[in-house]
Amino acid sequence: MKIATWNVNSLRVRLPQVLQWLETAQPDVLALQETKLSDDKFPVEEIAAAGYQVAFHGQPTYNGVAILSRLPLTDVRIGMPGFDDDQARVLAATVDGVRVLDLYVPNGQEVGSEKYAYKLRWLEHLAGVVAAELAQHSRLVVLGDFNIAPADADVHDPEAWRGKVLFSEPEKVALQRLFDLGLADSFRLFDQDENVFSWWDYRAAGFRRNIGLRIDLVLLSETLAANCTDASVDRAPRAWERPSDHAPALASFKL
DNA sequence: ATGGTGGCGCGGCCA
Repeated sequence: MKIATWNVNSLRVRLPQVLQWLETAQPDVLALQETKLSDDKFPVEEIAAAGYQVAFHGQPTYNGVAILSRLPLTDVRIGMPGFDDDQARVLAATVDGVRVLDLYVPNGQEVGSEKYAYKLRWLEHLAGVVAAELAQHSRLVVLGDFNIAPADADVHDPEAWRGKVLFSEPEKVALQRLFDLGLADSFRLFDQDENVFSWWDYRAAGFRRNIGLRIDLVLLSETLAANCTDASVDRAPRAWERPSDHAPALASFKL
């Protein structure tokens, strides 16, 4: 199974790029974040024409997640059980015996802000949700825009970012809890080039200067990590005209 | 440079 995640920053704007990328990359499953679409406006037919079924959970203007799959999506679940969230950030589904959990983790805005506190509360609840999923599914993928860079190697200038939102210690501790539950960062299962990122700020020509962070992750349960054959970030769509500020991250594994 | 760009939607918020 080849599975990918991509924060598209408006599916209305980026649908042609998503369709183009599906055609070239040929993933079996693609998890999207920041669709920014209410469910009645979701482009189901265009995606079906590309050969993908889709589950989605959106709202107007902000947030929104979706899972595209060539094979049927079952046991679709919206949101995190036990966490009353008015923001559409979580979608789960099962594909070919693999449980898929698509996340758009809150950005957090700034350390110490209300949004940062919400991010940490959200991540604390997520750990319980992931633990419950792992207890039920040995084959689990947790992927999406985590809005956290795991380590120094995932940040263009770690010293400048240390303690800042997306790279603060409490955020990294929250991410480490997921690793401690038995999830592996698929990207780090392989030798990788240095300075591989998945997000570059639109401002200050971040992409041109490769000033970015790797915050889009594909985490795998132990069973899937043991069978993982490849993991990467595809920078190409970030160089397209009118791009998302994120690039797709991918992992492949044998079932 | 406490800036910068982009999306939504038409003022200001969010990232």
